[in-house]
Amino acid sequence: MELITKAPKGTRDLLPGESEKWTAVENVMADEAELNGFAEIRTPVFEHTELFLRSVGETTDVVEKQMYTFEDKGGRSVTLRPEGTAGVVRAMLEGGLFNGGYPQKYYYKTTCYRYEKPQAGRMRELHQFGVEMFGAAEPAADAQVVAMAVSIFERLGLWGDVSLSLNSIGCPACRAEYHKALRAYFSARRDELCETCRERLDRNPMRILDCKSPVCGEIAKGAPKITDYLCADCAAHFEKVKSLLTAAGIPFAVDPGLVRGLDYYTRTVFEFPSAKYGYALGGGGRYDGLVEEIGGKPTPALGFGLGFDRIMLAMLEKKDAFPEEGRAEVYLAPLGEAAAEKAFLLVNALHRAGVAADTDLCARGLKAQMKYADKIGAKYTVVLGEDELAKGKAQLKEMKTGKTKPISLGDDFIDAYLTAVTSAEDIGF
RNA sequence: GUGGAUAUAGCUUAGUUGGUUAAAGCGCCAGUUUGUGGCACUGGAGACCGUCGGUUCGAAUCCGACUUUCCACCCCA
Repeated sequence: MELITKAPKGTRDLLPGESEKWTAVENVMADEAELNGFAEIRTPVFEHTELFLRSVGETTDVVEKQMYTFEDKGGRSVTLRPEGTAGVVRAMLEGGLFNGGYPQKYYYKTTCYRYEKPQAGRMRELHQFGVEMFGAAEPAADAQVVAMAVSIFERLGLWGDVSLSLNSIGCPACRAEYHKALRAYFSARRDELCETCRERLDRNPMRILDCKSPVCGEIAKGAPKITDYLCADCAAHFEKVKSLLTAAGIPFAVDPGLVRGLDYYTRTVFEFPSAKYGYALGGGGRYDGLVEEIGGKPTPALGFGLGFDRIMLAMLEKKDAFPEEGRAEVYLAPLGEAAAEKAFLLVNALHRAGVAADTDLCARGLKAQMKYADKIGAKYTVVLGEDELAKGKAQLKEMKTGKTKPISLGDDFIDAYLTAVTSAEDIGF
């Protein structure tokens, strides 16, 4: 088989067999979000480029080299969203949703686009589940958002494969002080640092803290810690977040080196790293300055994003994570044209009654039909041949046990069927 | 963006120093049972060996480019 083209690099199809599993996981996330009072929001896949420049930050890697930016036919510069938060903030402001009272809570499942070099768990089209909360400045909001993410991991059976890392990167005021101290410390030993870290020194000195080079790591051990530079308000906020999480029985590790790649974060930041996979399955934090940056009134806000592709990689490894479900409850196996027509009508009636039913569409023999019924996981089968049509009666067979029970094919078929399957023991199954 | 691997039926793979019709298991279709699935047996369909080009009498096999996937960085979800 020769195709004219393939799925573009870093993208993939979700085929039947896998798509149901994605939906199942999405439903857990959406359910947990709704449990916490979050409502679904959907925003465009592309936005004005300016939005991401202002929100994500012009010096970040995401903006500098990973955005799918192009000019549309009207000469506007637009960009496929590289992350979910900016569009939601824009929509919240544009729609005047803040007039609905605070806090505003939204969740979404979307695709994001980044021009990356693909690897396992790293796609150019990446699927993300995210939540955003606006108008809540209290530490309890941080704790609730973190707890919600933890709860999702628990419900998916992944808590244990991932853990919670927590940090506070302070407000712009205390972070400026910290950067100054950090630069002073690393500049003194600049020549010992690796090449990338020397660049980091200018761009974002906090990144040196989690450099994997042994030399830099050793130097970083003695570096000043952000938590020592937090202003009184930020420090108190962080303490309260930690104590709430502890009270809720959620284990976490404070990681002073935890830095996020997007510029808009303030105060609480967190990630869900996985030692097993070597990357984080999700992360988020507070971004109290972003709403104002985009043109709204100063509004405290926070959220997180979960990497769907990565979560699914982990889920697909787990046995029994997705129970097998049949694609049909009952299969009608007609023999011959007259029977096929009858089967079509009965299946149609079953569908109208809300029963997942299927029948032959390939003019196959009985044996092949029974195999098919087995393959699609049908719980019951009914063979429709000349005898059955003539008598107006057939045998309803329970596949698991092989037992059968007579069933009428007349106008009362639906009633007879429903009675038979809802009281299986009464009819002798 | 840097460095390194990879590519053979739908899937997982074999293919020895280049040599006729590229092999197996699973899956798919059919038969063994004129009308009852799972098991077993038999048969069948299915691959221009990632693409293009080069070396050669001859290339799945050697060389080059491109593409894909994967790994380590960078970065991130």
